[in-house]
Amino acid sequence: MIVRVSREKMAEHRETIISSAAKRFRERGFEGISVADLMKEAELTHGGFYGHFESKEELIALAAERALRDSTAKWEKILDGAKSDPLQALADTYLSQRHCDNPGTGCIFPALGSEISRQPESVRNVVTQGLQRFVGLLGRAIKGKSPAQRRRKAIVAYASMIGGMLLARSTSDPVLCREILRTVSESLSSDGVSSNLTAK
Amino acid sequence: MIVRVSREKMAEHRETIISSAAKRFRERGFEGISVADLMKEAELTHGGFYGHFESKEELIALAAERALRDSTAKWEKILDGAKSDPLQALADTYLSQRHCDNPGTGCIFPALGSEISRQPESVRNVVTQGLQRFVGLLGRAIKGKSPAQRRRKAIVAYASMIGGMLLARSTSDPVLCREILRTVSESLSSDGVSSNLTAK
DNA sequence: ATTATCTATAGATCTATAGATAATGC
DNA sequence: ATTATCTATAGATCTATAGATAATGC
Repeated sequence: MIVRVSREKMAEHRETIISSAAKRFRERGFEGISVADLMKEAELTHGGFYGHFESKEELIALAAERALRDSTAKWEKILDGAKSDPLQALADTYLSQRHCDNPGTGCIFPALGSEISRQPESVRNVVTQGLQRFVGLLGRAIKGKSPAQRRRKAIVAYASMIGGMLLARSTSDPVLCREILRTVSESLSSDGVSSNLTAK
Repeated sequence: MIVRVSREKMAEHRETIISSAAKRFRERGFEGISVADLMKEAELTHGGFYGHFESKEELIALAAERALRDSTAKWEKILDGAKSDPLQALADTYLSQRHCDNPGTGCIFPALGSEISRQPESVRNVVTQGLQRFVGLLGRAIKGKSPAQRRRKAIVAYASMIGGMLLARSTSDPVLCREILRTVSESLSSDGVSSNLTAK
């Protein structure tokens, strides 16, 4: 049965497709879920996809943007809600077992970074903007003499969190996985790396 | 024309296929090159593949192992050949524009990490072993009070290098790309983060 | 009348296998 | 006789499009 819906409902469908893609892509990779299966999740049929988007590539860019915006919102809440050490609060969440086990709702870089580097510029432009927002946010929450130094600290902290999560998810050894998450998290404590690490 | 070759030659073919896969997978992803195209590169035909390997998955594990072993050899040379600061010597090479532009011969984690986390355990076991070797190597080359602390420093340093390369390759902005590579590299200087960063 | 969705399919691509062929290695 | 490689193809899957349908919105 063919059912044409209102414009409002169509806009909802579009949002559903993008949200679903943002989650599934992070879980399975850009090539890990087909247009047909994404449409099935939205309870629509395959062919209808091309009324919403020009191509799968366009959806990839939109889904990446969605994932980045959702993460930005989460970060803002965490950084603003932190009592003493916003970076440590973020690191605790970012490097949690929960985040490790749930790539579909997590940071795009450990989930899709390797594939993003091979995407066309349309996708990498969106990602670049999101990355700049993250660095800006984090830089404002970090201690440091100058804005330039806070920015440098933010870049290094973010890189270590992403690399830590990537390694934790790559290993098949749960002990090593936990060791990596904990070690990187503790290295970001404002007490300084050595004091915090030697304390444990 | 069908040409059966000697056992020695067959072993060479096998090596060629694995080496080619180790490079192409890092360049294009595990799904970015087909069995047929890999065999074409080795100047063999598609069907012959299954005389060498049971499946593409088996080749993925072997190619990952190859990539990890090649990187281990490179790291050993760099760490052993360094005059004063082995970690900085490694970071200079790892976070170079050259490495950024050539994923096919570089570290497997920024090139394939997101996909590795979705691979079956056969692949992730191989990767885990390679990762443990890297951490061991790096820990021996790093300054620190105890072996445990050297290991922690090694994990954090490696995570930041991987995350830095992943971000550098994800951005479409060459200025941001260079900023990330330089900033993470300088953070690994043994002078300490702040002194080195404020000096520039 | 317009258009959001559906049905059906074209065309490309991919992994894996079956059976044939011809050179190796006993 | 054994076997490394080749030819040919089965079977699955994927993106994208063409044309039909029926509800919206003027």
